[in-house]
Amino acid sequence: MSLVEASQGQGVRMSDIAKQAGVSRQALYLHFETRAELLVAATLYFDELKDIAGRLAPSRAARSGLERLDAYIEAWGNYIPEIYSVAKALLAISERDEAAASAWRQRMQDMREGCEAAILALERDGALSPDRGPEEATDILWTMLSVRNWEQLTIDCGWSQEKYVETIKTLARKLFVREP
Amino acid sequence: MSLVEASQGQGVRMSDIAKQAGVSRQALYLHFETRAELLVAATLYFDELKDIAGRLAPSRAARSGLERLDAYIEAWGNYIPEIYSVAKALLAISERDEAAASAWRQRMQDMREGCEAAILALERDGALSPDRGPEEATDILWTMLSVRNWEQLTIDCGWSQEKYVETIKTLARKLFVREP
DNA sequence: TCTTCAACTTGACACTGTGTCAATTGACAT
DNA sequence: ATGTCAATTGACACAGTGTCAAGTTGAAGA
Repeated sequence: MSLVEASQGQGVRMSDIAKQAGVSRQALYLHFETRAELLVAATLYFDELKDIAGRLAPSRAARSGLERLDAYIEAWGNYIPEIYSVAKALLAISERDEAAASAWRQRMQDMREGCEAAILALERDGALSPDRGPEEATDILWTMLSVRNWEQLTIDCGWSQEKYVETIKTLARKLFVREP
Repeated sequence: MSLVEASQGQGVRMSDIAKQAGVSRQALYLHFETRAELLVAATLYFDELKDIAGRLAPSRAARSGLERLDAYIEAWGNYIPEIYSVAKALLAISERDEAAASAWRQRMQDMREGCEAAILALERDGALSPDRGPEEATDILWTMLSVRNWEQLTIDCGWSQEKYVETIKTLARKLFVREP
């Protein structure tokens, strides 16, 4: 059975997913122990499907720290809307399910490494703002790029995806890049 | 019956709250139609108990825009941990309950007005950074001050409450206050 | 063609948590 | 005493997750 689940929406019950996949609800349990595990598998599957690794390549290939920062924000920022519905379901279930919570934490930790790499690249260039150390800067960049912030800015504030990405880039540059 | 609920923790079931309050589970339904309504009432009660209005007074009384920005961040930033557990429960239930979601939205809208007032005060002083208009600046400040961001920085990143408040103040100054 | 095996199906059920209902108790005011 | 109001107990409906047993289907191999 292929992992077909354009879950969409909020009422993602097991029976919804089953219907979506053209399969009985019980059949899902033949493949996934719990709902949480299914959701986790779905995000991993999405990563592969949407080629997150490939998208982050330009960031890793960047020559300057500034370029790397921009490329990372662009890649991750544009990735968020694609995983949003699954991410949201996973986030919601994380409130109660420790397995889901830890899967999400792991994912966010991976993302954080990208933030850290960008900040360290800036530092190597001598371009990191002297206001704060690399760890603190990483914490802030990581927080700025959270799915929740994307949600608030695009959905609650009505920003377009382009505006979101461009603004975060500008903010990050202002906060982390040393003044000329 | 007084609204005694130091809810704490995540598994906030009706029976937990009832036990906490020394009352039968069913009795809660004599006072609140639904769990969502109870949670909403709890946040309103907390606002009163913790005197949110009084805490925001220094911000409103500030003479300069900069002072107002700082005072607002300090007041709200230090308020978050006090409402956090109830806020989190309300946020969690908002995923499914529209009434709770709209109560939370309303609350955040109120908070946003404080952000807006601070930004407009800066603008009146001619101290608002020319990088962006007041509305966009408000969106950003509002997002920076979200409960989710507080959660991520203090809980996930391990920042102390003081570090959180001071850092947000610094970031806000850097982003919104015109360079000298 | 017949057998076997795995994936899937149906239908039933246990469990948890929310919300409802009816009948009862106990205190307090008139 | 009586009415009233808050709270209590116990039962139940409902939704959603997860489990289980028994039966169906279809493809691959002998």
